[in-house]
Amino acid sequence: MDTLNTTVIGTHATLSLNSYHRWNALSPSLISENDDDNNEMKACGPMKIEHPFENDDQAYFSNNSAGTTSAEQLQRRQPSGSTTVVPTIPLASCATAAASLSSAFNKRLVSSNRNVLLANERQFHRGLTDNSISISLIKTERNSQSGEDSNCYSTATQPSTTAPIGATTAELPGDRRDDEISVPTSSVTNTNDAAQMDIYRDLILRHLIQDINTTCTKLGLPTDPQAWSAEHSARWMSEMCVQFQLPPPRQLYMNGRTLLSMTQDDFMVRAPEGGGDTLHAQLQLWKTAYDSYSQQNNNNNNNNNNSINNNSNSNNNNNNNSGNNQNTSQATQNCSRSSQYWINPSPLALNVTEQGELLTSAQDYLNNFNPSNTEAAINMNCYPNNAYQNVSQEGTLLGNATVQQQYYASAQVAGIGILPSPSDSEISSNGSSMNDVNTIDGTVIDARQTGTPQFPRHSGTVHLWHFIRELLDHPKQYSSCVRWVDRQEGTFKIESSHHLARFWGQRKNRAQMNYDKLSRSLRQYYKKGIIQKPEKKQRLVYKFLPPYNL
DNA sequence: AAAAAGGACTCAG
DNA sequence: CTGAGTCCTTTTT
Repeated sequence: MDTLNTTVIGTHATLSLNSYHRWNALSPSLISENDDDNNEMKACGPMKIEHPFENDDQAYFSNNSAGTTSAEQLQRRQPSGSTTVVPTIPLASCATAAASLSSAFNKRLVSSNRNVLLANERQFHRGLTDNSISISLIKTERNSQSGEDSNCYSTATQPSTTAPIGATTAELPGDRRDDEISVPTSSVTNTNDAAQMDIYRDLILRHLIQDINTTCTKLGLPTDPQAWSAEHSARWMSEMCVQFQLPPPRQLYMNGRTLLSMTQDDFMVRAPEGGGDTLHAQLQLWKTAYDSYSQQNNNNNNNNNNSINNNSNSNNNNNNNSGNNQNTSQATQNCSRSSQYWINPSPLALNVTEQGELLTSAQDYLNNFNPSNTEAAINMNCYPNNAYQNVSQEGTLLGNATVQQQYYASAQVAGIGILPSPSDSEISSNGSSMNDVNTIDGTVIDARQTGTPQFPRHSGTVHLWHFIRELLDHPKQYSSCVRWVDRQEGTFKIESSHHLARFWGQRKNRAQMNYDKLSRSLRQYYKKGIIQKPEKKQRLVYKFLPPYNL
């Protein structure tokens, strides 16, 4: 229960998650089972816009027996002597350290919290960046003993060479669970190691944010700790104590504002039973999350018009958008921006927003975290204007065509459009250009008709596999182009090779792109272990290998 | 015919 | 150097 295990064993890295770990679980698109390759234009059913937290929370934290893995079980499954049993890590420290790690990378944490966060940063950062050691992160199990290793992050300083190559898979045939991710690393270079570390970091961060979001939703707390009443604080405190096996503090029954004004020492003094430091760190993390969110929200409000103006600068034919979509755009921006990051297995492949910012920090996760249900959304003042409700309604109440137009337009407004809009030169040189590109779901979305703003192309390096992942994770728009066959397995089918190639060509500004060339690039991924053909070879079906299928 | 596979080369970042 | 993009031939579906 509630374990997050990342164990690098020899040349295989195994990330064991306690339960169902579909971080960005998207409902399968309503698609035909028809394998006809010529069904390029078939319509897909109505899709619900999902956000990364939705559906995942319960699945992730449910007591799913099939997915529950205790440290003991994990140890049992591992070949003896192949790994070191590692101490457990309380989530409080995990969260803090992960946030700190991200801060170290991005320098984006507010300075007021650094003194709190840095306490564990060095250990964790060292663990993640030192390729010579194995990393084991185990979030404290609720029933495990607590205390001695409280509030510490630990890494198993076991040289990876002590484990026999391939030990895990060799000794555990058929025992690999769905929630394990084995990453063959025998051919991994240092560069790839770094990339994989980023992937693991992402996974950890996703887990952390999900946990915070779940707790917030469960307790019905305002996101702003400043707004907590004593009752709220007590509820939160109680939850933290349960979560981290802390003795309930008796002298901390006070409102959020007061709690926030207290130092770590104050906490420790008022919680002589122990755990004051953990509670303090958690509260600071909570506050940091809210502050960041508020700050971003303000920025969004301030920048919304600016971005529209900027967009119109890039293409003055399309500056008439957004009057009606502004609220929706903002809502979708929250959703989509979060989702945008969510689907990135590695920050290395992150898209660049129109501001050129990379969403790489815990702050960004937190900034974008969404309540997992509408009721919570109303409760949580992190969603002003009931933005989340708007998002929900888009997918469930509005007409499909409208939804798609709004979503497409708002995603573009948010600067996170998967596809770049055509440049003027392309429009002039290619009459059909984007006008029919956006018809794949049976809904014509003419940029000029809908006022979809034109955006500059993504400036960063875009990898094909990542691009495809983006399309896959936006089935609402692209399921007629490429769709998941088996989300868990990572298999996907290119429904329209022609359209996919065109999309890719647009993204890369390669007018001559075709499926032959695209598929050549896909095949290059075989030897890199990113994509392969599934065991049962089918035309136009490929498979993301772990962890790229996450 | 389209897709798949892969060699060889070029190119941009 | 890497990750495509391009062109090509051969094989498979």
